[in-house]
Amino acid sequence: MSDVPHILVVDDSLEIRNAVSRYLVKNGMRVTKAENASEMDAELAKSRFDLIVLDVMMPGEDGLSVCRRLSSNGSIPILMLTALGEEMDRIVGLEVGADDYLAKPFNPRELLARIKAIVRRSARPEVFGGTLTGKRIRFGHQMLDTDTRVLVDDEGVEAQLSVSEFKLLTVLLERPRLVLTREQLLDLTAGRTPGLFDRTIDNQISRLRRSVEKDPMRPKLITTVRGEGYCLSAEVEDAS
Amino acid sequence: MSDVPHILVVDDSLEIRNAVSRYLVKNGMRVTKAENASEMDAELAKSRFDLIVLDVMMPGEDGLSVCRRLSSNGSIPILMLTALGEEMDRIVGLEVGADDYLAKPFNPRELLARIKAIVRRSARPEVFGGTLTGKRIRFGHQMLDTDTRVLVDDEGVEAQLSVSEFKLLTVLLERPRLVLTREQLLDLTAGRTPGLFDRTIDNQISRLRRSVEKDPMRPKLITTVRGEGYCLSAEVEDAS
DNA sequence: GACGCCACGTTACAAGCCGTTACAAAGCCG
DNA sequence: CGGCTTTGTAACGGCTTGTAACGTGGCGTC
Repeated sequence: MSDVPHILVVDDSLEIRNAVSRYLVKNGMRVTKAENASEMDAELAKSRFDLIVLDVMMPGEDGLSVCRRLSSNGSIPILMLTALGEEMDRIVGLEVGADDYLAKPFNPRELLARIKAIVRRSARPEVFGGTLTGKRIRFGHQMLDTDTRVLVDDEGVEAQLSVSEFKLLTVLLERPRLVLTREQLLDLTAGRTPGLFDRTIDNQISRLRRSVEKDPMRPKLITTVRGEGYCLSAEVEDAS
Repeated sequence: MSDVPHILVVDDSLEIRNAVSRYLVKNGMRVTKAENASEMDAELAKSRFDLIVLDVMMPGEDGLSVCRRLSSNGSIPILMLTALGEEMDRIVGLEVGADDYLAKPFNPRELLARIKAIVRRSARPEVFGGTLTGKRIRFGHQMLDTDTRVLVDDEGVEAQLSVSEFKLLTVLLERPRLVLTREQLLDLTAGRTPGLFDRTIDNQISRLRRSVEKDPMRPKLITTVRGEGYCLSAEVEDAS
């Protein structure tokens, strides 16, 4: 997620696509347009979006179906748009996984306000847009070069991180002060779900601490939250 | 956030409070009611909520003001409720920091759907240390570093707190001079409700006092209020 | 003032969580 | 194919934490 929200507008009506797009762009957002569900899928594959404005009535796969499909796996917020102002439609829309629902005709300012409310809410407290690639990151008393995977502390001592140590560290750096469960960490670092007695993350944390912590016996940066997970407790800043 | 969402309903009309409350409870949520802004504040101090349903028109501090106040610092989602269905009111509500807006009279099912949508969306990993994250807090004759969970007294003696000691202490530090029952403390620290003869909190207080009190036999900071609960009696200030 | 009840403090203990070490499998590079 | 590093799994031991049990002191009653 970058600094300006990136919105994907999906509607079969050219007129509405353009009107919505123009208004959002004018108010400082980045907008991409799609005419139907398959175009939308193509766009989703190409870039990252902060929110989808989705028309319910469309030729081909309709909005409800799209919504069900996306909200089941993904986590992209959806604002549904429709000509039908009926209460039942609104409710079904929300129950199907949309984050908000607006009936046409709508006031563009209300659309903007609702988009902002959702984006504000789902804005992750990440410092960086999910990618630290090519940056140099300061945290605690050291700096990480994300290109070379080299860690340099304030005294100039360097340490080379292994691939998995580096991956784990970046995942933590992207979410400072957030408690992450082992399951989340394993998912984020390796894309897999833990077995029943999986101690993989414990071990990786232990290895990472050897490189990152001044005193690995008394970890200050990567703290354990018993019964929940681990947490990077330090300021993180871009020092590129 | 525990397994069932905890909703705070703020409305000056008894009728609406009860109706909303009944419907939400029936649908598997936990509900607490407040009649006005100050009652709301009292409830907010006492337990943890996943969402606030907030009436705009209230005697005393009105909904918009409350909303501005809460959304500036906190991160509790707010759903605004109002008799005025005017577009401008909706927009102002959203722009003031509400997450959603619903006009009375409303369909309870839609209210539920919107609440679920917001709660679903804002379910995110826990920020460690609550509102005290990353700060250093002075109280009594000592200072707590919320990053490292280390307690330093005026003579420079350090003590490492365990996770549960730390959580209990931060909960108390966020509410100085307020008497909290064991039930509230257990809810705030562990997100669970006490069993019939649950002495967990007594024990944790006892352990915490060993680290915090100069003379653990005669506690001055964490005082016992017989028959009610515990209370942190000291000035608390941010010393970051 | 003595007694008993009850709330609370403390200790003891057991279960479970977590850190670490050791080892084996898998990858990497020549 | 062989040595090296990296990474997952297993095992041991220490520490944290909830539960139970016992002791103690306050408060009301007589």
